[in-house]
Amino acid sequence: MSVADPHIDPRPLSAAGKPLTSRGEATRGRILAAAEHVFAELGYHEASIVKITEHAGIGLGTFYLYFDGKQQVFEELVIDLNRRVRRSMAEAMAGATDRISAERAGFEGFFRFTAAHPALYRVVREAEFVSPETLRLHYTRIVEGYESGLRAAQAEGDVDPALDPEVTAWALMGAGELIGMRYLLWERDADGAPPAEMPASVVEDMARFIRNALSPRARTEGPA
Amino acid sequence: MSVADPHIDPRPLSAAGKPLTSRGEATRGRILAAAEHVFAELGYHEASIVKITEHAGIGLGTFYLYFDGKQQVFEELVIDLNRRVRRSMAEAMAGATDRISAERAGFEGFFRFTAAHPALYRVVREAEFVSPETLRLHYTRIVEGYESGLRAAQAEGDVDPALDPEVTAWALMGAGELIGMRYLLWERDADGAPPAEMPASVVEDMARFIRNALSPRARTEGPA
DNA sequence: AAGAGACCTGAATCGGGTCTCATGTCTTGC
DNA sequence: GCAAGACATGAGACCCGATTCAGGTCTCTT
Repeated sequence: MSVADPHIDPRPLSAAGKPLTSRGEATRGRILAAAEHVFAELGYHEASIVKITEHAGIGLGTFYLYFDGKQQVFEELVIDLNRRVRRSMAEAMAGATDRISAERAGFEGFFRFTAAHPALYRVVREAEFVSPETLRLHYTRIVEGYESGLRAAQAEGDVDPALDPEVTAWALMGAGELIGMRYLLWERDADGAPPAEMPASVVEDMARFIRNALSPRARTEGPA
Repeated sequence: MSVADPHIDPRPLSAAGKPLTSRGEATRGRILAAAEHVFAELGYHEASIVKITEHAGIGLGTFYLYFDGKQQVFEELVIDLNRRVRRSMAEAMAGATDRISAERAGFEGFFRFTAAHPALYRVVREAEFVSPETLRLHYTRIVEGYESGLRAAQAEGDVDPALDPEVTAWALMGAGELIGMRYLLWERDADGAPPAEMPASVVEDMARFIRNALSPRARTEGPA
């Protein structure tokens, strides 16, 4: 066995695939951007490493210097998208005065992201079948923020104290997802282009629905 | 070119693949049942025709006498599951007296189906990525029933007339889906077994949420 | 200017999938 | 009891994708 081959290390980057130089950093970024594009266009299973590397303008083998395989890039992508969705929601909520309108603003932030990147949000949902743990992480992170907002709102009397914050948070998130799917991902104009934003009437209807669901019930019949 | 080969027709069943005899009928059923099993266990892309035919105990070629390919069986399966989910919901709603409790019962029917066949409901959701049109059909059919129920309830004054029935129906369905996912598909006991049914407390919380969302608002301030 | 890493490459290997088709077997009508 | 369809079969043609690897190239540092 040879003691000191000139080509010992097929993967000179750090073992985890992290680049050590800015040149490597750039290549890694190109792969990730190409993966985003290809997964969004084709879905996980139609996408292939070849297509990703071609789109990135690099050699096939280069991919494996930075990632273990298709699944790993996909997961990294979903985690990144999760960050971006939550940022969009947080930004939208920033200006809200009371709690109920903060919830409403959160939905608008979510819808804004989905409208801006319809295909990307589909990538996130596909994680249910590609990497369930990652999807769990995605939803759980969003719900956490939601839930603590609801608790705080209950403490201030803005939200019905009888509602369980966790169940309510999941229910609201599900409502937002299907509304986004129905009115943003499915709706196409004559040219097949997706709408630029959620129709105002739908936003209003959703706001009404949320307000109904969350507001403390006006006492409908007196104690006697 | 020969005029009358003894083996002209490689597909003697009717062109659409419908069997003409009860023997063929039975085989077709075996394939469908096997497909249900395999798709539920492995998901669409891990599933293969070979695995399906093996599970059905038939030859590989036989599959193609009845179906055009993997996608077609999958779609047929989703449509069948849609029927079964709606039947479960309809049965649960049958006994309800007023409209609001009918909505609640519908959810219970949905949860019952999901709890009884967790993997199957995942198959339905995977249709989003395998056959979007079929998923659309699935959701649309469920929403239609929902929506007309809401309209009727509004006419009777049981549901807030300011709510848009369509948007509300989609929102409610989305809420049900995520609650089902969170508390039925994700929850596992120590042995990794899924819960046999939705926890009563979650059902109660959901019922409260729905009642809040739908009930006509008690007038909070008078008209003047 | 030369050596040492870091980085890049794509032909080749390997595995697994779909679908066809030439050749059966079963069942029914007569 | 024997055609004539209906039905069944699985080897093989064909395709495509993931991953490896032996051999480059690029860019610093001294």
